[in-house]
Amino acid sequence: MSNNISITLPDGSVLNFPPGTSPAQVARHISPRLYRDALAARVNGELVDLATPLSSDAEVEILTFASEEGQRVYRHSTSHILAQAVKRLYPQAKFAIGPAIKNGFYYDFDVPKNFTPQDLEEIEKEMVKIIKADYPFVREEVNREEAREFFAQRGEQYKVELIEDLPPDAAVTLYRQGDFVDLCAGPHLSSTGKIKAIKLTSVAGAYWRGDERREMLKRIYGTSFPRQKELDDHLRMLEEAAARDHRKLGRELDLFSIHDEGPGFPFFHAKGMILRNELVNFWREVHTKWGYQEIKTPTILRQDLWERSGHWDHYQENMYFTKIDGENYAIKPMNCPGGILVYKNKPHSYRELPLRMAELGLVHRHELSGVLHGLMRVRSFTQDDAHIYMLPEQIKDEIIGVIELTDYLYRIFGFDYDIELSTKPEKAMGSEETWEMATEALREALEEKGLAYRVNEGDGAFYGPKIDFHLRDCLGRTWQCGTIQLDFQMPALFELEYTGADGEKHRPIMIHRTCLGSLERFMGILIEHYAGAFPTWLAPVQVQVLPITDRHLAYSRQVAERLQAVGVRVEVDDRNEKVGYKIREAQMAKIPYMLIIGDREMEEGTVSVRARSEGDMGAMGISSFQEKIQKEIAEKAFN
RNA sequence: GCCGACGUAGCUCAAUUGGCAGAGCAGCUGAUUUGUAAUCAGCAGGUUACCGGUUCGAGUCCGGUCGUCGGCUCCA
Repeated sequence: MSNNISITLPDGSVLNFPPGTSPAQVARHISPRLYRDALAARVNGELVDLATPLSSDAEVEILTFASEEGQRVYRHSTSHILAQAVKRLYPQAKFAIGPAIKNGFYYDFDVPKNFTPQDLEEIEKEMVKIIKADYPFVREEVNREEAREFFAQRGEQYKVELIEDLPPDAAVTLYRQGDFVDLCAGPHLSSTGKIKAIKLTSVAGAYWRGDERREMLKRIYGTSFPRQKELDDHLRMLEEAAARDHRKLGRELDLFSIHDEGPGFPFFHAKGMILRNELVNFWREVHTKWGYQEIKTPTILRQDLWERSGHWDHYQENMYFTKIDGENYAIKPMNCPGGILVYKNKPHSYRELPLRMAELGLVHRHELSGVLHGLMRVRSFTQDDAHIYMLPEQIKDEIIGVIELTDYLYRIFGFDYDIELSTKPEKAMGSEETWEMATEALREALEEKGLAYRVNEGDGAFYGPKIDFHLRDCLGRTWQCGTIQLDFQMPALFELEYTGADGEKHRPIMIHRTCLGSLERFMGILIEHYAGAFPTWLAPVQVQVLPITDRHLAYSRQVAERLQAVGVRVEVDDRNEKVGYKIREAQMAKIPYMLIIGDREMEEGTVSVRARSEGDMGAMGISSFQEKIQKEIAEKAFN
């Protein structure tokens, strides 16, 4: 059959169909199950509706909810259903945009009222009606002017603006479901009935096009899944995340607090400081091993330093200023200018390079009041900063060193991570060749380590390209922590030099890097990652000794002293309470080990061990327990 | 900063149309001497975030300030 078209599937197999066949029919041919699960298709790399007729040979991939694109189409169609429901209930509403986002979708409306949770329930009910009605999504390609006219007549000024901003050659398409029409590039599901489980999750204000000078719109967030169970699992995951909220756990576990007297300036309590100090000790140990020196630079420095570094021009609105003896000073928002003064304090030889100077630097940044969030977004925090001064030929090896160090640090906490490489932005300083060289060095380092990475074109800093580490916690959420930035700007601005083998002065290249990012934020991430149940090496209290009656108190104290003598953080619960009560409290404080001491233990010189995670482990000799816990701490074991 | 919701004891939350500010947990005191997730009883705990207004009367209604929470392009 010579007039048939060849359809190449992702596995490389080729099927022949008559022209005009749709991806839906292809799916039906492959399997009834795929046909049922199919949401949209990718034809020659482009996402299309399942009903799109195929006129010539093509590579076709059927998309289901298993793929990210499939999920996006599914959620995007759900957002149209949301819009239709809102249109029915609030006919005066004007429509902005309604995209799919990670884990869901939103739609922005211009309505005079505020949506309440009750309104969301009503809207959800209306959405269910629309789903039950199973309206087909109908695609319609229209003339640009017609489309403009169509939306202008209905007073949909946002849609008109969107059409006007479309590139001149772009096709304008409408999607219709029942009596509802929306401007949309698609693709969409075949009909509203494909949506099975929906939930509107929240409502918030959002500016039209994210521009605070434009109209404030009402945004409704929601999500949808092909099965009720998947929706339930997702909602359960959100609940789990809420239960792990570091702000809640920080209060319950007495780790830190934030007061009205200092919004964005966290207070660390005794237990929080233990966690923090353990982190710092570990960090120091690792950095010493990796050949870093540690320095400390002042918090307040003269304003002219910041004028020279470019912060005055580029970062002023985020900085705090003060006056000393009539002179202008600034509170540091970054550590680099101070660190550079240390480098400049004496001449350097090429033999000293690479010079790795680390600093746990306390920086202050004026963040907008509305973005403050527990320890995650604060106004003062400690960066685990380092600046590496080096020769051009050392770039790659130094980058590899930082990558290895960061990997080592993250693995200890059980974090997996993704890497992004950001390249030259539009507004950048420095020559094309330097950028080329620097970006290549970063790329080569990643390739040599065999690491997968995503490229973010044009997302680098204005002074150099960078590698970012996004770590992934146990709930699958990602956090940008580590970053490696190549900087040619500061060495030039501050006229940094070293003497080369040729006896001439040369300019070093600088790396600016952090691994944990901010100690405060990293602690917040750890609290949520472990749900407050820290591995023993980090736990503020590692062992709680629980005497059953006060006749066991003396022996309990002996046990505690013995453990304390070898550096174990131990407390004795000497309160006059039943052992069940003491266990409950220790368990809720998420203490890794409880040692229960009664007559039997006293007689036999043992302790009864109850582990936070495993429960009753029976009696063991004091020495065996001591060995066990010391080993666990030394190995920084998970438990 | 902007939009919205919220702010009652250390914590979690009550308090009818505006009508005497309450409970549980935590705390303190006493009794109880307890074996693997809460022993009993008593006591104390408040300028209802702050400032102003309306009212015979304000936790509640109005205005302002401060703070908290959610959100503020992941672009039809």
